[in-house]
Amino acid sequence: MINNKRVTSKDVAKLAGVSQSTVSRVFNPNSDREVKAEIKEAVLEAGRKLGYKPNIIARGLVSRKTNMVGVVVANPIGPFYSKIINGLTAKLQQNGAQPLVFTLEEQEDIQDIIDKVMQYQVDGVVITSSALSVEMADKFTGKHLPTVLFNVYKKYNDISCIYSDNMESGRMAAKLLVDTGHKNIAYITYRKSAFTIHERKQGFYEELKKHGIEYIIEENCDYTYEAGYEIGLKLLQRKNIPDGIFCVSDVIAMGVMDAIRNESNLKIPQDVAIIGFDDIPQASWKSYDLTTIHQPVELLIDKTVDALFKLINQTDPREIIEKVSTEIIVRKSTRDSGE
Amino acid sequence: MINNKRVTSKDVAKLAGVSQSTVSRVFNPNSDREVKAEIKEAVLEAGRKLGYKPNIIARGLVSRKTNMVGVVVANPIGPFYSKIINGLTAKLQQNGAQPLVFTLEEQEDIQDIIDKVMQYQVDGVVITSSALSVEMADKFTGKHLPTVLFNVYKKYNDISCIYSDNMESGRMAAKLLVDTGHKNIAYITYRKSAFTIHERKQGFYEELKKHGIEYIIEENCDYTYEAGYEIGLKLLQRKNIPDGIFCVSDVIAMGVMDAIRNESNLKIPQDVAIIGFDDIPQASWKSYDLTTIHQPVELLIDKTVDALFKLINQTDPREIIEKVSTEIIVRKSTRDSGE
DNA sequence: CTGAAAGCGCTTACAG
DNA sequence: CTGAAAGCGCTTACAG
Repeated sequence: MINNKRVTSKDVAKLAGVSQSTVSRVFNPNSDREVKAEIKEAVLEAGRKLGYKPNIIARGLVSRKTNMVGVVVANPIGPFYSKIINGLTAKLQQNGAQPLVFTLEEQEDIQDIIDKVMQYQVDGVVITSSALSVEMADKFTGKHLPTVLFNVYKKYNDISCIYSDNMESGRMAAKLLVDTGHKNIAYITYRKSAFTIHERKQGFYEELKKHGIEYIIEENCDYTYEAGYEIGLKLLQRKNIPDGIFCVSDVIAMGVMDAIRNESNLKIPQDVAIIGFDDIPQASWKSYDLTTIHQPVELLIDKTVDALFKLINQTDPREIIEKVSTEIIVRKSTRDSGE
Repeated sequence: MINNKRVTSKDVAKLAGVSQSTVSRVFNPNSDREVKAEIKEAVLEAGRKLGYKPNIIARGLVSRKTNMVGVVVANPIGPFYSKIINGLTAKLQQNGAQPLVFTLEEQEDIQDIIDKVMQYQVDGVVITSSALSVEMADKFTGKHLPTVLFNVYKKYNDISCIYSDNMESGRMAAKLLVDTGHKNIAYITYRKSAFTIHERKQGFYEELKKHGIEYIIEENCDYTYEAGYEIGLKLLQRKNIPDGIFCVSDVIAMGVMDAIRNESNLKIPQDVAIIGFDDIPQASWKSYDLTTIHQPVELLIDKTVDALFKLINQTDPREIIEKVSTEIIVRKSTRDSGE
C-alpha cells in the first residue's frame, strides 16, 4: 500500500505551536484575517519542514470554490479543435483554475455529462464544440453554474456565448467568389448539424442570392481530408463542374484540392477556386496556400475565459454575449480580384 | 448571487425517511453494504425528486479517491500532441476518471506543477511530453502517487514508463536510407533536449555508422513547419546538398520538403529522399505522401491508461515498463528499395 | 440490513 | 491578531 500519511494543517500547527486556524489563515491566500508577520514566518517554516500543501479538495468542500473549471469537448475534430483545447486549458490555468476535461462521446447524452460536471463541483464550465447542436445548448440553461459557450450563439436563452461571426464569414466567402468572377458555385459542408456551420451557410447563400446566384451545388461529408477528397472526386464527375468551392473547414478544402489536382487537369485557382474555413496552420503551408476564413482563436479563448471569470466572480451577473470578427485570408487557391 | 442551495444526502434521507448512511450506501457504487431493494428504490426515488447527485469532492475527502487523474502536458507541440491529449483524455474518462489538465509553461518549474497536482488529490498522474527532459523526469521519483510517463523511458528510477521504440525507429530510418542508396545524409532535429529525440538520434547514428557512414549533416530547429522550411533553405545553400534527410518530426519534414520543391529543381525522392517521424494525418495527404515512422498512438494511450489504473488499484505495486514497436511507413518521399 | 457517530482537512463566524 | 468550535457533504467502522 502507498504511504498515505498526509501532512495536514494540524501537523503544521503542532510543530509551529499555533492553532490550526492560524495555519489555515497563513496558507489561504484569501483568508478572512491577516496573521502577524513573525507567526506567519514560523508557520511557513514549519510547513516547509513537513512539506505541507493545503488540500484543495477539503478547501473546496467548505469554501465552495474548487478552482476547477469544467471543459466539455464534443466531437473534437481536426487540428482546429486541438488548438482550442490547448489554448483554453493553458489560459484557464494562468487564471488560477485547473481545467477538468469532459469528452462528449458520440452516443453520450449531454445531460449525463452536465450531471457529472456538476458533481465535481467545478466553479464554472466552458462548452466547446463545433458540433454542439442547438438542442444540446438548451440543456445548459437553468443550471446554477457559470457557463460559457465557445463559438456557439443562441439568442433565446440566457447563457453566455463567445463566438465568431460565422454569418459574415459566409458572406465574405461568397463575396470573394463573386468578385473573382465565379458563377458556378459549390458549398461543401459537414454532415452533422452544428450551430457555427449553419450560420456560415446562411451568410454564404444570402450573399450569393444577392448577386443573383441561386443554384448552388451542395455536398456534405465528414470533417476530414479523406472525406474532402471523396467529395472532390464526386464533383469531378459532374457535367457542370463548379468553378468556385467553399468548404466549411480547411481540412475538407485540402482534400478537395488534392482530388482536383491529382485526378483532373483543372488548375487551381485558374479553373477552380477553393476557399476553406478556420485557417489551420496547414492552410499556409506552401503545398496548399489555401484562401480561408481566419478564426481569431486566441481572441475567442481570451474572451471566453474572461467572461467565465466575470461570471464566477459575479462582477456582472447577466449573461455575456460577444461576437468577434473573422478575416478572410486570400492566398493562392483563389484568383486575384479583377482577374 | 447564485442560488447555492445544494441538495445533500441529508435532504434525500429526510424525504425517504431513512438515515443519511443509507442514502450514502444507495448512491455509492462501492459501498460497504447492500441496501434492501425496496428501501433502495425509495431512496432512489427521493433522490430523483430532489435532483440529488453525490458530491464527488466530499466523497473524495473521506474516501481518498477523487476519480481525477492529473494529465501534465509540457510544451505541447503540433498535431501529434493534440492527438495524444484528446486520446488520453477520452480513455481516462472511459475508465471512470476525469482528467485534470496541467500545462507546463516554458519558464515554469516542474516542481510547482507536481505540488499543484498533488494538492488536487488526484488518484494518479500521467506525464506526457515529447520535450520532457531527463532531469524533469527525475523529480517525479519518490512521490507517493501513481505516475506513468508517456513516451519517456528512464531506467534508473522506479517510475512507470510506456514508450515507443525510438532507438529502433532511428535505426529503421537509417536502414531505409542506406538500402535506397543514400550516402550523404542529414539529420534534422528539434532544438530542445527531449528524451525521445535523443534515442532516435542514437539509433540513427549507430545504424549509419554500421554501414560506414560517419559524416552526417546535423541541423536543429523549432518543432514547426516554418522552421523546417528554413532548414530546407539552409541545406540548399550547401556545396554538398544531402540526398537523404531524416527529420525528427513530420511537421519539420514537410517544411523541408516544401523548401526543396519550391526553391530548387531537386526532385523528391529521385534527388533527395525525406523521412519524417510520427505519422501525423497530414503525412498521408497527397501533397506530401511522406515516408515516416508511425508511432502507435492508440496503443501507447491504451497501455498508459491500463498501467495507471493497475498502479492505482495496486494490482501490482511495482513499476510498469513497456516498450511498443513503431513501424516505418514507406510512401512517396523515399525511393523504392533496389531502385 | 440499518442507523448513530466519528472523521476526512479544511474555512469561517464567533469570542476574546 | 489568535483560538475553539462548528460545519462543508460525504464514507465507514461500530453496534444492533
